[in-house]
Amino acid sequence: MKANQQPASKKPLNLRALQNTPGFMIRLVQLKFFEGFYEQFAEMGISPASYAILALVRDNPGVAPSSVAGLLRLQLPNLIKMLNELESAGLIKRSRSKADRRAVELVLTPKGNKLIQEAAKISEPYNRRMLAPLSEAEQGTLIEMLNRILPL
Amino acid sequence: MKANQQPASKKPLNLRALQNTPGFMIRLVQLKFFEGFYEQFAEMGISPASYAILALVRDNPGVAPSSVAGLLRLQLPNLIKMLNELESAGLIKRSRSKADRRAVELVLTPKGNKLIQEAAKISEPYNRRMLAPLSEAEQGTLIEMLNRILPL
DNA sequence: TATTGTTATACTCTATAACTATA
DNA sequence: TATAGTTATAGAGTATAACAATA
Repeated sequence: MKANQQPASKKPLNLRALQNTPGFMIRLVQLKFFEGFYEQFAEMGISPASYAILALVRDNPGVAPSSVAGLLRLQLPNLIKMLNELESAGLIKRSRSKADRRAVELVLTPKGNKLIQEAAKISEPYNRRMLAPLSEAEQGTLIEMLNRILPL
Repeated sequence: MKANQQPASKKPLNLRALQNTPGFMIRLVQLKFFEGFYEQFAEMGISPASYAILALVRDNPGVAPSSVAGLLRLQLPNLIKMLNELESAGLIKRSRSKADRRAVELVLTPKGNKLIQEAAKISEPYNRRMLAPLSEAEQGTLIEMLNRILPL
């Protein structure tokens, strides 16, 4: 250790190119959201994916696994594993459709309903924290832009 | 098959909650960017991660692996594997620092320089395609917001 | 003793193939 | 034959532990 004292970081790197690369920034922001999620929801034993599944089933009782997989961009076999866990945990229930006995209908159990309700409460401070550097109006603009980039 | 004819999709699902969940939308947009990246850069044999590494080394010749890992949010051992591949492919060169012989300095080879230059050209139509639903001004706003959410 | 880079390894996430049952 | 769901399995990506060389 001689001179060259800088607090902790080494050098002022040139990051302009990457900062102006949308895909790169989106990826880093996404990692930040995931990291923040696990911090905020640590005690609930819930992941971003399971949160999305529960919210989707809550708003669409009877929805089919294939629909959930399609919307969440998960391969069906991978979703099935998560559904098995959610069902084992007593959060969702599977039943066979009477119209088409191949089809499965997903619904929340009371326990699942309670969990997603608590999670929704926690999600408010979580989103506030993640988006703190943006004004309310800007947060709305961001959401709107994201929905335009990826129409659902 | 009786009645109930709807083109291909099954039902009009209620997606409002998820559409208004920033982390969820950011994740889906990020997946779209990755998917689009592999389409557009298919022939170059380059991944989003290796693109970022090459661009970072190009703009910061002599940068240390630990700095690259920190910025790209990769664990150092995982970055090392990628560096091994990039070096084997003749795209980057490692050399030991003379000041601190533990430290490694990364630079692009001429071949690496040529590759990132070609990739940068392809990245223009790629970004244009990904962000097509946004106006030029909106694209700038988005980038600026992302940088505020995740200051680098 | 602390730091940088590296290797080995385990774990999670994602993708593909094949099977069951119903249509 | 085609479709919805499921199982099994392989691969990619990510995280942790331990080591070598140097400070």
